[in-house]
Amino acid sequence: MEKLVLIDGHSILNRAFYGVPDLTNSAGLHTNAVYGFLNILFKILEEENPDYLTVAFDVHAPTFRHEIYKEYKGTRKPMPEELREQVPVLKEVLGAMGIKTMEMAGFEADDILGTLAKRAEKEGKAVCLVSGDRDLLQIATDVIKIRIPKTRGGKTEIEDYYARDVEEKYKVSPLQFIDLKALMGDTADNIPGVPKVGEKTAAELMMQFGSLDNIYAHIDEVKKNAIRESLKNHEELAYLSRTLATINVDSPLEYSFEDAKVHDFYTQEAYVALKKLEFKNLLSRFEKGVSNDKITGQFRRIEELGEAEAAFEKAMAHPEKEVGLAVIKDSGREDGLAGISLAFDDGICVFIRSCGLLTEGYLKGKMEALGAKGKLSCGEIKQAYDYLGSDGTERFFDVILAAYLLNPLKNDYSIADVANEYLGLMIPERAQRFGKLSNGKALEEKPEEFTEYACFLAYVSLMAAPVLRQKLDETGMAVLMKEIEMPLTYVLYDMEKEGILVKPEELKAYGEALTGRIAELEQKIYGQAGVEFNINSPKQLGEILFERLSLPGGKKTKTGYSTAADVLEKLAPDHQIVTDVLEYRGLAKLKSTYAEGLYAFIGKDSRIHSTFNQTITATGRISSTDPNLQNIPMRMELGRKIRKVFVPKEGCIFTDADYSQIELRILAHMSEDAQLIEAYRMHADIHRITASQVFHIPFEQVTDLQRRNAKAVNFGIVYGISSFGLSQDLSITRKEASEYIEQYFATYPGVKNFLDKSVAEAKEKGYVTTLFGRRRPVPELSSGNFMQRSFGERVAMNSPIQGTAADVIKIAMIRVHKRLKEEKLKSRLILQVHDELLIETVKEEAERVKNILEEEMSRAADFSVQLEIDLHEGSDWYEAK
DNA sequence: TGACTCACG
DNA sequence: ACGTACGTGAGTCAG
Repeated sequence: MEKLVLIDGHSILNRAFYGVPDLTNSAGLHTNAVYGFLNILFKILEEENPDYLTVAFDVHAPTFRHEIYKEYKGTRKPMPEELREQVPVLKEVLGAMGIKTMEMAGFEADDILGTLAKRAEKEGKAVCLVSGDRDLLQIATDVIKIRIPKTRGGKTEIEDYYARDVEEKYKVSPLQFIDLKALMGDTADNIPGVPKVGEKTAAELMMQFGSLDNIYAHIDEVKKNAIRESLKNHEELAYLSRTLATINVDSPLEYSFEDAKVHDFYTQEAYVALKKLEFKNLLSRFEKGVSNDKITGQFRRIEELGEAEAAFEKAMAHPEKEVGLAVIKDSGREDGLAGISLAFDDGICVFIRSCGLLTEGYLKGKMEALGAKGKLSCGEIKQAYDYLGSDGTERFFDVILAAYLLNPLKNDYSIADVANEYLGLMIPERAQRFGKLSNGKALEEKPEEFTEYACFLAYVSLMAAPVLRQKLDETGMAVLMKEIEMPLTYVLYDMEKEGILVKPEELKAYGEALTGRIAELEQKIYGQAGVEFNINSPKQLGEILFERLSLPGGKKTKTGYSTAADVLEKLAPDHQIVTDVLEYRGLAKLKSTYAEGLYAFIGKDSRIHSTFNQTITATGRISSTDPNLQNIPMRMELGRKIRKVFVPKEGCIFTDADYSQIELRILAHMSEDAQLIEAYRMHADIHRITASQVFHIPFEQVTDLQRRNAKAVNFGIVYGISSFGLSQDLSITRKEASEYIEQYFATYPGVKNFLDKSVAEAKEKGYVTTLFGRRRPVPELSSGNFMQRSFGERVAMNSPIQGTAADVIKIAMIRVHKRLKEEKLKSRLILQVHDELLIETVKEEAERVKNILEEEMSRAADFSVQLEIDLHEGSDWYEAK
């Protein structure tokens, strides 16, 4: 028997929307409902294996049944914006999968579904109808099965109803189900029903009378007075409800089962659509259907000297022609290199394997020659500099970096993504092909496939470069790319290679010094709690504090009690155990994250080589990982002491330079606020000046409290001020915070104007920009959700400032790096901490280094206020800061 | 793997 | 009425 699967589009989408937690892709599009829908769809397809498939939608234009209802009581609740925007997305995906969809003006999805189900039944087909609405139960028969998915605790369970199941559960036949609904109503489906008649009464009435008509034919036999009167008074409403509840199974639809025939859904188009939505785990279903029709290249593996020579010669023959490059590393090998891929503009791509005569040394030599004069395009080019030798960034292009600039909100960037987004090519992700295999193992086990993969990397790097350049041009980021981001790749590479020297023994001793006190506190806490427990577990700690010891403070998080520092600090004065927990926490953090954590990263050269990431942050800052050297303790004295183990090498000192309030100065420049600019021209304590101007008191009479408040307001402004945030920070009421903000804006009207303009611009264009053209999309601003929208507003206020500061220090880094090199100094830039640069300075070069830092940092940008630098020297990082 | 906490600018 | 400050990364717990 052939089988038709029918799906109630809106109702399943709706279920999915409320059942799946909020999801958005990196472009800010909400995707949770589409995701949930597809999961249900795939589950159904697997279980049913249908011959025909159709998804029905309501048309947005009012339908017949809506019209009737409107007369009764207003219109339906509008769909939330986050759901509405997903409807066309779903239709697009279904279209891409070649799935038949139907919608007809004047008919609800129910009517389409009912009609098609009955037609199929007549033709001798089995029907499976999927809906979130119990409404559809009325058309269940022996061959029409209604399936109702329910999401319980993340799992999707499906209830199945043939006619007999409806009878069993509701004690009425499917047709009687209509009358049942007419009596009891259905708020979800906007069926009013008869007042006072609920589920129970309706069922009793149907048991006794069998139909609505029969109830009214024998109305006096209804026993309960109240119910009888209500039925009498609302006869019209009862029949209206029946009309509303009745599904039209004989709609004049043009429909041919042939169009709905099931074929292969796993099309290239669908793959691209799902990729765009970033449904990574759904994509695996499509991988086997991957085809690379559009790829025009020829991919080959080279393992012989002669061929390799020819390939490199070809690359060098016309240095002005761009070459795609991929360096394939292999940590499993002693030389660390699996091979190198090159892609040429004639479409020929080669993977030159590191083997035999083609040693790592040989390849490196060839690559250095290529790097010295070739025009290269590559993904994550920083990782290739070990092989390219000198700094050729003015000739190089990094496609991953370009993709980041074009959309800095993504969590990760891959060549496969670039191929998809900018070339329309489908390339399986590396993990899809080789799982967790190392490059070396993958090459051994699947040489052909690995060759193809390796060539792809170079091929895509080459082909995508012009497309990305064009996009950068269009978005005004070409200069940013060329003048800042590309040159920075080499600066960061050098910084990573240099690393920073630490004293392993002292770091170890630091950690050990903490151990005693930690154990002491541990015992003390157990003693006060009266029981041993894991203090590191917020769950256990919360239960001990708020239940066992019944401290005030109650619930906060979704998993239990909040034990965050700001909560505990309020309790600390009255409860010794809380004080001890806070101290314990602080010490435990220092020991595990810093003492032990950093120790594990010390290399054979006694130096720590962190990685500086250039494609992580939404604002343009760089980030540091493995380990993170941008969050070494500073604010608390005990933690700050860790900085003593970071030292310059023999014959060197540290020179540390940081921008003084760079973000506030950028705010002054960007807002052109005369008063704020004037404040900076006074070269005095800016927070004190702010306090004096905002609170209208002479500079000398500003109290410490007033200064502290002004400082908090200054921070708040940069973060995208909100009265709530400020009140939290200062432990004052929202009202007081609002007053501060109001006074601030009255003092600096230009700032207010600037922030408003930023938000307005973001709303209009969908993104904000820095002074150097860097963009940050702000998709949250179009959200219907108040919280999200407010967040978008703060982002729109903060990003131009934070992003411009990031641009400025990047420029400074490039220039400092360049001067050290040009002036043949041996001192090296080794760290950047957002507004701070650290240089390992050869003692004899100390004065020159100070000058270079001072000059290049303060001249990195020409603003209407001075960029001031604080300079320090020292024999360790603690001293130099 | 996600939630929580906490270190930095 | 909604429930937050902006931007990161790492360690730990618990499911």
